[in-house]
Amino acid sequence: MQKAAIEKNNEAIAAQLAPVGRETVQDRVYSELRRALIGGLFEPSQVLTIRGLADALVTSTMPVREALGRLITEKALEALPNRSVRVPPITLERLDDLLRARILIEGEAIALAAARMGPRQIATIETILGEWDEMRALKHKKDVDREVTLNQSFHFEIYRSCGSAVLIPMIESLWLQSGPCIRVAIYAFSEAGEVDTAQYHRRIVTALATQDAQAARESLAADISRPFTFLRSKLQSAAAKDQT
Amino acid sequence: MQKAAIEKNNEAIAAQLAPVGRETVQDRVYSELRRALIGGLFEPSQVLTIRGLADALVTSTMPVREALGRLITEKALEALPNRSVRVPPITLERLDDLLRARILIEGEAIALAAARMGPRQIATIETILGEWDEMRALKHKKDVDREVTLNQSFHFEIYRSCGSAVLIPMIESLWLQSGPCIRVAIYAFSEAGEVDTAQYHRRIVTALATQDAQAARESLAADISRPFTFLRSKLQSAAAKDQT
DNA sequence: TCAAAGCAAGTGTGATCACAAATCAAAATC
DNA sequence: GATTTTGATTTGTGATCACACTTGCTTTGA
Repeated sequence: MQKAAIEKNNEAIAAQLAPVGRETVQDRVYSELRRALIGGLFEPSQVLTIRGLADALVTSTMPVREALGRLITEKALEALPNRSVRVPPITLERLDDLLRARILIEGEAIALAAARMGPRQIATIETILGEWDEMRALKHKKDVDREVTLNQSFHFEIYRSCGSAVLIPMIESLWLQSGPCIRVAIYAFSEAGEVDTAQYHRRIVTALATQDAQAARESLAADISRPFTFLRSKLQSAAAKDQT
Repeated sequence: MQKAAIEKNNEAIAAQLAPVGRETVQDRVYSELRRALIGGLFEPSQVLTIRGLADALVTSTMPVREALGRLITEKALEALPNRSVRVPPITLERLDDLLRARILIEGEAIALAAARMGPRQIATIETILGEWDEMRALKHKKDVDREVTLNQSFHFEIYRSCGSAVLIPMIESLWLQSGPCIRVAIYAFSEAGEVDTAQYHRRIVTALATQDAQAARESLAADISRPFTFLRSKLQSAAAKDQT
């Protein structure tokens, strides 16, 4: 009986080979749309069509329509009574609503994470902080895409440590919903001068390193609030101008 | 120019007619599956097939597959690597995770609602309480379906008053996720004797009537926790029995 | 007798088509 | 000239088909 020998050989092969993975087209479309949404590539109130997206992504309508359906249930997109879908418009109420929910849930997540993050995890987010500084030092021109990506990595690296399989998808949904708004704010930030995001992030890191859950929660709330309050005042002044 | 006259006539007609609505088949399938899930009609770990559900619901596979996709993104269902979908199994960690999230989010919702509910809304939930008592008085046999429905109405009538378009879908998602677990607990409750749910609900109502947000939050937490802690101890003893 | 190979039924995924509703622009009507 | 009507195009929805993968059973070989 060569069974043991064959088994061993198979194991040796398995060690060499990487699992190939079988991502469906639908999954790729979904991920791509998510990325675009969180990155703020779509504008609020913009209407999306199935065939249009299918053409842009070079697939058929089938994977796109299912991906859109999923994004609608996450409230990342909005189904109009006409049955067309658009990215939800920004309103003052929605802004406040989103901010409150984010502080509540992401605050809870970071408080949980504070007790669970080891030196390994702390080191990881410090690396991300380093990359941020590097980016700022090297380039004068603003690389908004990279800023968005690094910011996302920083936050989710923390949230992943909270150990809750329930909270994380909710946070993703919240980012999906606030993505289109936030982009507007980041652009405005970059123009309005160097309000240092890194400073806020550093405060979060020191809170986490000392396992101070309350401080982590508060500094996170401050970090999240910035773009929201900024956008809020901007919207208010725009509304005031409309009235005149 | 009869324009104004015609307009007025149309308005008169519109006042008579109820909007007919154009619910798609997909929406109906989705609602039906939601109802089944929240009501706990599916068992944890049960595998669902597209064609099977399509036959049961008497439609084609198309609306079903899209509805399943949506439920998967809400974590109400789970996609296995085999690409089959099942209702998520119950584990101790998941139970604790769900309970914590529900107390956090539904607690926030009821705290907001406490400040916003008027006599009109209070009367509505008291009506639901009345129906509960009625049900209990008339029938000795347990009508679990009706219990589930009334419990749901009671809670969501409150949550609707919180005024947050962001929190409510999250709560719905949480109910979807805990539905299959809760059903097990309710059955066990009904057998284990008359632990009066109404008593917990009444405490919530008095807290809301006096606009006491903190008391509302706490009594809600107590109400939600019951089936969870019950199920938890049941699972633990089952696990202990397995080990022997 | 038992494990491996082979086969058949079942299942999810993606493409395409048919149809109804919505949208927009040109034409007709007052 | 403004409004309504009409018609063409676009769009979402549902059904059906083709294909690939999985699964479970039967058959084959040692």
